[in-house]
Amino acid sequence: MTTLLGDGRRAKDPAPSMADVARHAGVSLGTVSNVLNSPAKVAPSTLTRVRASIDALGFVRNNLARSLAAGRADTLGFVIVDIGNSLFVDIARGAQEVSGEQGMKLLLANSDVDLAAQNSYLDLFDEARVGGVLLAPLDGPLDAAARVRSHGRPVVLVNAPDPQTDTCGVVVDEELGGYLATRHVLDSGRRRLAYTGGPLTLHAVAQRYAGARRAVEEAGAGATLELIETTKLTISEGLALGRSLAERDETHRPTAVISAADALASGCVQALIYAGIRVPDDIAIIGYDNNHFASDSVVPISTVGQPGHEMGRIATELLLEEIRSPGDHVHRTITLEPQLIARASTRSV
Amino acid sequence: MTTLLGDGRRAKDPAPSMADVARHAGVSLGTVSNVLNSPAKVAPSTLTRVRASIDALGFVRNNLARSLAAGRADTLGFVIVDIGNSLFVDIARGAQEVSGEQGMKLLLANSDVDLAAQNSYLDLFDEARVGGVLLAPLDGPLDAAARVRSHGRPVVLVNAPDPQTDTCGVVVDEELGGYLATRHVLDSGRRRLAYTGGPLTLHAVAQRYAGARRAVEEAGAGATLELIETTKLTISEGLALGRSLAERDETHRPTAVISAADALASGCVQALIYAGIRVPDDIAIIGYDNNHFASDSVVPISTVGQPGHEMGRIATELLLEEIRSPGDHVHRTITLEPQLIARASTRSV
DNA sequence: CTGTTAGCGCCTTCAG
DNA sequence: CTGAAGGCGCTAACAG
Repeated sequence: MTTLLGDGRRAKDPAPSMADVARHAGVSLGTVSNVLNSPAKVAPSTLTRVRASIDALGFVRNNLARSLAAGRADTLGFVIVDIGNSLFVDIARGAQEVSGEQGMKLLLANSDVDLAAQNSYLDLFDEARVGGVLLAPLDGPLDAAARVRSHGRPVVLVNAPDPQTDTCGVVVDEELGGYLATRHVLDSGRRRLAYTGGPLTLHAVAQRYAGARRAVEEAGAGATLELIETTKLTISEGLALGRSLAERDETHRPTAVISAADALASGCVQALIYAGIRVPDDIAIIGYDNNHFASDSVVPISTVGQPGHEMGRIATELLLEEIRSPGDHVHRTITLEPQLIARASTRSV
Repeated sequence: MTTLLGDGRRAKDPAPSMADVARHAGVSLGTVSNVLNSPAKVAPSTLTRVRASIDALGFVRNNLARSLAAGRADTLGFVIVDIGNSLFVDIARGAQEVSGEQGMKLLLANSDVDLAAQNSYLDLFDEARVGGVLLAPLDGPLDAAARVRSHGRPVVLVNAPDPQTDTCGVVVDEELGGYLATRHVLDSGRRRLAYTGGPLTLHAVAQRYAGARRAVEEAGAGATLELIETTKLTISEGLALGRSLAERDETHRPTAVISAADALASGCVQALIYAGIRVPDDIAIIGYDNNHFASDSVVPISTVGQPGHEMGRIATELLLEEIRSPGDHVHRTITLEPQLIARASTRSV
């Protein structure tokens, strides 16, 4: 902001400081600090007077100096592996809620499934002296997170592949999710099942598959489970899958497909319908993730949803707890249960 | 991090400061500052010695103190209206790139289409003394942004409904996009067109419609344009639209649909195919946004794409320019052109 | 090349 | 309830 000075020259206004406010209001610096931080300690009359000067000058508290002097921060950082994925957006929303309720601000950083970026943002938050950081990591080494923690800055892992013992975390039971999906399809009367997803090196994909196997084994008698591994979990892969399924002889075609992701399921449904195969009559399909893909399909797709919102809330609560009482805090990993969401694509036959 | 002290008590390590590093390395504080900020000014031998102490102590520079003392920030803030929308994710990526190239860090905040949140994050960045802020605003008042600017902090608007004169901005020509889409469909041989999208109070929806009208008027002779307003731009609305189109008598059914969004178009395509209507043979469809919805459909959907990545890059460049030379900076709004992406859904008949 | 020093803007005792 | 003073960790001259 530039101001016209008396003599006509223009000058860049330096941001007004608390000292300026104090001068303007005719009080001392300490008093201004008090109206900002402990208004209760200040006489009502001075309070209003100081506040008037504050917005007369357009004063904005300098958070850098504030945190530096106070030795604490009111900011949390959240490094997100994939901001394009609705699960993480839900988690971020939950985290944002709790942060707000507890008087903290939440800053986001998108690592974009890139390890270097993830580490760089972890360091950024470390240097920015945030109160703590939430990390939805990619499948990879967690040493940068360990470094941040070693600097005395709490880190909570959200949706990390393997639970750690030296830090808090929130995960959902992937194996259970696979089990629930498969069990649901079995209950609907199908027996010739296929599990699809990939690569199997992805923790979640493997876990969900394990759950599917457990359900099929439990069902015994005549229930079979074929594995169709894909290279990715995208709609395109789903389309390809659907086409190849459509080409199969009907007797060799599964009567139900358990997909490791909604995107995959959605593509599959589209290709199947395009080829004239009826869903769920000829093939039932269930997805995973409870994305819009599933709900917004021509044939609404059954799915398994993670409680993203709750994950974000709990993770943030854990983080705040650790920040506030680092002494008697005991690390723990909370495991949440995924939820089955039954829709038309798995209707009983 | 807790350490076992000599006498057995545990103490919370205070983060080591530059003074600690200086002591450890046997140099002065200023020298440590130099190895951090201008290594060229330091003798190689001291350089390595100081660096050794730095990671011996696990020192992390305190950015709060750094920015406070330096009077400048190396951080930019980006308030995003909808982090679930891939256009904004693309913009964020572009912004992140330029920031990184220019030695700045980019922090994200998701306003989630909520004005209060948007303002709150704007204030947060203001208080955090970021160097400048990028704002992808929602359709609404921009006074909080003006406040930030009045504090001397540059703000660049990205994809804002109406261009401002007192601040920089990057927008794409929505009218042109609507024109290009419609012109393309006209060129493919269709004459009975329908434009769909809504609500029309949304700036982009209205602009694209204006472009569509222009193209149809230009085409003259026999080309007609029907308006089908929807309440939202979702897949669900698209499904409903597709169903209602399918129910129409064939002679009253448009032969081409120009949709204001890919999500809408995707739903429409799905419902149409489900009802046995062929795309593009019976009805051609073109979307808008170049989302995955369009590319990953059974029938790949033609669309109009915004250069999100470039928008983010340019916006950040404008912001950095204003930050670095506030004196001779002149505000301007850059208008980018959307691009037609032709796919199967509008193949010529 | 290295050491010294004065702030950056604010918070937080501690007297008055 | 108000005012004064010291310091948070670092940068940026300026001496040496």
